[in-house]
Amino acid sequence: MNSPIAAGITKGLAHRTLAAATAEELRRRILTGSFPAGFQLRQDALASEFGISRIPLREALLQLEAEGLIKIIPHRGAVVSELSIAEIEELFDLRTLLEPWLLRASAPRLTGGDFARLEAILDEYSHELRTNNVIRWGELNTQFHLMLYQHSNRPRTMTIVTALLQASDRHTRLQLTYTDGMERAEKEHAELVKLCSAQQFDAASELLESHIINVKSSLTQALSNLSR
Amino acid sequence: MNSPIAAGITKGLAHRTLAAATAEELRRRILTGSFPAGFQLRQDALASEFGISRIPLREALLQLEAEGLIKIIPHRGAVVSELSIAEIEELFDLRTLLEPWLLRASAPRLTGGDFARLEAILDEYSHELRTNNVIRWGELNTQFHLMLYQHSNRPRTMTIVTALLQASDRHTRLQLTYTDGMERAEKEHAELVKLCSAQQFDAASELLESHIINVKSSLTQALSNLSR
DNA sequence: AGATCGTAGATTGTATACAAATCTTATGTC
DNA sequence: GACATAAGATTTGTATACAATCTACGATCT
Repeated sequence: MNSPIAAGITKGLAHRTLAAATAEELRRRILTGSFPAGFQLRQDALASEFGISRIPLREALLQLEAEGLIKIIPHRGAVVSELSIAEIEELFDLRTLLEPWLLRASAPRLTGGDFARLEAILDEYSHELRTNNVIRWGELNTQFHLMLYQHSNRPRTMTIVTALLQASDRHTRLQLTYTDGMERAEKEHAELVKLCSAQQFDAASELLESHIINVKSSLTQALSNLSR
Repeated sequence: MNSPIAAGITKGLAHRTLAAATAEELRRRILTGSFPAGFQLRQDALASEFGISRIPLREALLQLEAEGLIKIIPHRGAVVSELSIAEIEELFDLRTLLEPWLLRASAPRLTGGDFARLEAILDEYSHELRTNNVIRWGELNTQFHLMLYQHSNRPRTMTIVTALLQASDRHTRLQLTYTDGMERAEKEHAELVKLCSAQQFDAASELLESHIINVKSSLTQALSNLSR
């Protein structure tokens, strides 16, 4: 079988090890919801689907566990993380603490090229908003936030926030389907870029803080509606 | 060879997989400085020392990389992380942001038994201060901080902070050897417990914040002295 | 001499094979 | 019928073996 993973490696462009390529593919499937929360990841099934052995697959699983996307229980396998409402709230609380701090450090160093790329993301975002492509929206949201922080010079925090964004993405998507959060986020994102380019960094990081809080509160509202 | 790892497993008490036990032992060696920063971790050498194959060893390495204790470069192996001064400062900045938040959530739920255990740690701490057992001091410091936060109900943040404490431990040790930071920390720790048991939670988390800032500043001072 | 290339040895990455643990299902007992 | 138990099947964990990559060092060329 000529799997996408093996093919990607064979072409030799992007990936350096099978384990890394496999982690990437598994991550994609989890983030897009192709592997939903609670899904059991069987080593043998996945390895043979990808045309690889279980060794690199296991290493990919370990990587995903470190990112918090799956949970591995010894001798019992890996499942896609299911987060309680409290855990989802924790994700957003952490983001509220960390992201404004990153923005404050990074925003003064954003270049003209950065702003162009940010605007491009916002444009595509608006377009996907009309086509209701929620999955693509999540990717763009993560990219947008990370791009804002790219010059923060805080690698460890960036790693943490990247994981937080990925973990919250699946759940944010849910919120957006049921509320007006998407339009609101669109406005806030645009305003955020404007403030940064106007060098109003304190105002920008305050807006960012309330932006994350807003997303959180409309998400928790949507969640409690669902459980009712 | 009858390695401690294999023996530990054979006794069957603590560990569920060889990979987990190996990670624990490697972590211990890094934290105690037995494997110093920059040390190359050769898979074959370590595996045969532990009497295991390279498979569980590799999985242990992945775990340590996720914790930030080592860095793995594909096809080139793993080395114990060397942190720049900026990266060390980042560790403390993150702790300054996260730990007071955890304390604020956890402190109101500390029980009498918790306070007894905290006091016990402080006592042993004072004892080790006299014997100059810096390694044990680091363990106690990490335990002390984590015990304060144990009821925060924020598992993800706890994971992050645990990693931060472990990563900063090695470097804190350095500071303590050259400054009066150890006595100062002792006083601040005692005061912290007192404030918590007196239910002065806001004051406690403010003290914690300045405590971490204090450790950071005397550490950066020690580091700049060394480089001169 | 310095640079480039190539080869041998060392080291990491992955496949295959086997061992240990868990889950399933059938059976028996009360 | 409910529960306990044990054998078989499934799944994960680890050892061994082989493949791919990197490193070091020396030969060759300009």
